[in-house]
Amino acid sequence: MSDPSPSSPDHPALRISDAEWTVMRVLWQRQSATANEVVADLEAETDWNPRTIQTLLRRLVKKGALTYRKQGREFLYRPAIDEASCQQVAGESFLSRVFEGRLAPFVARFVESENLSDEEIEELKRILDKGRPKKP
Amino acid sequence: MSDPSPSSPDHPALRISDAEWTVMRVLWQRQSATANEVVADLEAETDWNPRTIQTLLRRLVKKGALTYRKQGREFLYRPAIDEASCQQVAGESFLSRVFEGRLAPFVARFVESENLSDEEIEELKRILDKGRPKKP
DNA sequence: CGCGCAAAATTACACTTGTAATACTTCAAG
DNA sequence: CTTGAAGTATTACAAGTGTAATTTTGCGCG
Repeated sequence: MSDPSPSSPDHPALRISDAEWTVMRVLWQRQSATANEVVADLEAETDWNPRTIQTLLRRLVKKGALTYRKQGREFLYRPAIDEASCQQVAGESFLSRVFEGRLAPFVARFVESENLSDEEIEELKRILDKGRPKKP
Repeated sequence: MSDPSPSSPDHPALRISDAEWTVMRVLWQRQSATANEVVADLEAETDWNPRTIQTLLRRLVKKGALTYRKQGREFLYRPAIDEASCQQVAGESFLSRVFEGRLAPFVARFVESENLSDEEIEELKRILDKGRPKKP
């Protein structure tokens, strides 16, 4: 019992770039989408040429982050990897790059800079308590 | 009074790469260092060739992240940018890429994955309280 | 049933990054 | 002075990224 995920075929650390994250977020939100649907969603958020988005979709397929199947004349794309674990990996990587791997200094930096509303602080405290539901 | 830093000459969003962060962390820790000192510090942590580190130092100078002055036959490097603000910028960029800009879901992800010790949770709660010392 | 258009595949291209090797310069010792 | 070691500067080079343009293909319409 050492291998954590027995049947994971091929994501050897799967590096997702900035622009690719933007695309993946759409796919995770919609579960599945055609290229045109992705383009439509991103029109609000970016000023990318549809060609650019196509390129990103194909790169993500090649990396194994997306799968697709034909649907009529176009493709229906679908995430092949789990959002939560990608977030986890990206988070650890970020923290180790910038904060020597520790979460607390990162949060401290945000509290200091007053970028957190009272509401968010409350939310965070609730989150922390939920993680460890002992000691009344 | 709209321009935030009146006399900042030239860091238009200053992008620091992964490897470069590793070097910057040494410089921030030591305040100033020669190339050889950086190499020495990183010998433990990485297996980079000294040439690689030299390259990174020069790139960082070019980007405006470091300054240097001659000291005898070698250079003494020194950070030209503030660690806290770099962390802030990198943090916001990370959150917006991966968590739609919100801190709470990020922390939640870590709490869920049980990557936080009880001790760290306590630390975080203390940090949160310090940020907002009102309402008893 | 052939064709045009929409979608996909191929190709482009410059910049960044990781990772150095090679060439040049200069201080300092003999 | 001359020369060599230790630094610095220049050059290298492939992979990854942002950002598309061009070319090919295949479905649906007339």
